[in-house]
Amino acid sequence: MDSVAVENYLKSIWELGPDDVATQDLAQHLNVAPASATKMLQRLTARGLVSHIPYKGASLTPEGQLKALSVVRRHRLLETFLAQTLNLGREQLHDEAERLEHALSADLEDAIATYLGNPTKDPHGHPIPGPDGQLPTDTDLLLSESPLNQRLIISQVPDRNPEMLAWLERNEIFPDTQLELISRDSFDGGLTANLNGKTVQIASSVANEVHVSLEDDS
Amino acid sequence: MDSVAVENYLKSIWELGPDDVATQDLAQHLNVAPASATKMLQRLTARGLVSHIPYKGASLTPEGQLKALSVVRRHRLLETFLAQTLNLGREQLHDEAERLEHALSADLEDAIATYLGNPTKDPHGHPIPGPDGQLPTDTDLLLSESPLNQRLIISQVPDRNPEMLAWLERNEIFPDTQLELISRDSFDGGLTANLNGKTVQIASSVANEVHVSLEDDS
DNA sequence: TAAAAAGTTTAGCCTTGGCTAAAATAAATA
DNA sequence: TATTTATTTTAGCCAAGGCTAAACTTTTTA
Repeated sequence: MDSVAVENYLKSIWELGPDDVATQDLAQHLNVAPASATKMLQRLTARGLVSHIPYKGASLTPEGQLKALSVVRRHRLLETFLAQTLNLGREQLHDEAERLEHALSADLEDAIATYLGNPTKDPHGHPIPGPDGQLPTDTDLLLSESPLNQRLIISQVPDRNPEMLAWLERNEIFPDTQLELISRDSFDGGLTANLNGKTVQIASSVANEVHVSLEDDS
Repeated sequence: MDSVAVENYLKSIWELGPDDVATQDLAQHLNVAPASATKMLQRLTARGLVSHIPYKGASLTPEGQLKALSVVRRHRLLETFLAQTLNLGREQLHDEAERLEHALSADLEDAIATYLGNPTKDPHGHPIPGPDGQLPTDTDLLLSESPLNQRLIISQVPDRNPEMLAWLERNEIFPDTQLELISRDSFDGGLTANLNGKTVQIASSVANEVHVSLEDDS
């Protein structure tokens, strides 16, 4: 069994990927000193989960990726399960899943997946990897790259950044919400959108983390 | 925050108590070498959670007891929650809760307790300590010490021993099951009982872990 | 009650996963 | 291109929790 620390490193590398991840970025993401990250990258490389080229960066091996996806699967199943049974705020949901994901056995993972009807998306719209790491192919595009004057449907919102989450909540932006882009600021990429009749300004940092689809897939 | 190991030591001392716990018993219960247990007992004593008298035994301080009961509360709430939502076997229930109990935040603990309506018993009939460690007083007695020829109601069954669990399951002995003792073997304490019309032999080891009540409290 | 057995603790070692400070390398700038 | 700056790694330290082997108590038994 992998330790909590190992699982967290693998997940972080996956989240920061798919390109090579810089030691500093990884360290920051995990809230540890860069030297600690280096040491762990070496250990993970020795175990065949990561390939780390000194001074260059690190990425997951196929085996490491599988393990990372397993953590992501557990996380997203837990978020979905907790959202469906208890009703917690979106931010709390994420934090709880973050803790519990490491303590979920394969059996319980199965039981939860079955209970939920083997969902392929979590409440934020993020795809849930299958038991063998399959990621449902998604045809989404980023809001920041979407065309103007066309009906868009939110398919995915970020779940990690508390301020962003609060902002989304305040503006009632969830998966399945409809919107239409009115204009794009050519300088910084900020957007103006029409959302349920209201006009909203969307910062480019947010637009880069929101996915939308053009066709109406529920 | 206490580590998983610390929480497990405290819980084990509580489970083996309330008398002084021997180093060996504790080590065996936790599946570690006796020397490891000694070392941890010293650390816990230094932290004021345990009082350990060398060569004599160890017990929880009030503070240690509070923490132990907090773990027990989380465990039993989780068992109840999982039993109610997913439906898992009784043994699996216990194992999963054993893992998850250490990753449950105070907030999620509250949310689950509220969702369940602040239960005072888990599915095995074990009392669930309150948020401040209050244990509901129970008026049960052990099946092994119960009178013959009287209507008894099972109030609590063990949850730890897999063989015992399987035996109980096979004989359909759950909390709230009714039974009546017919005879007691004066030599080894084995019992003969009437259970839903069927006559069952109950080993004394089992009878020592099953609680019953005389009056009909639901 | 003395010797043997059982139980407990100490001593010393190991791995994991952190840290800081210093050295090495890569990137940016003058 | 030479030098400053930023990033990364190495070296050496620490605490937690394990382990085994040896020493020390306590209990049992002859």
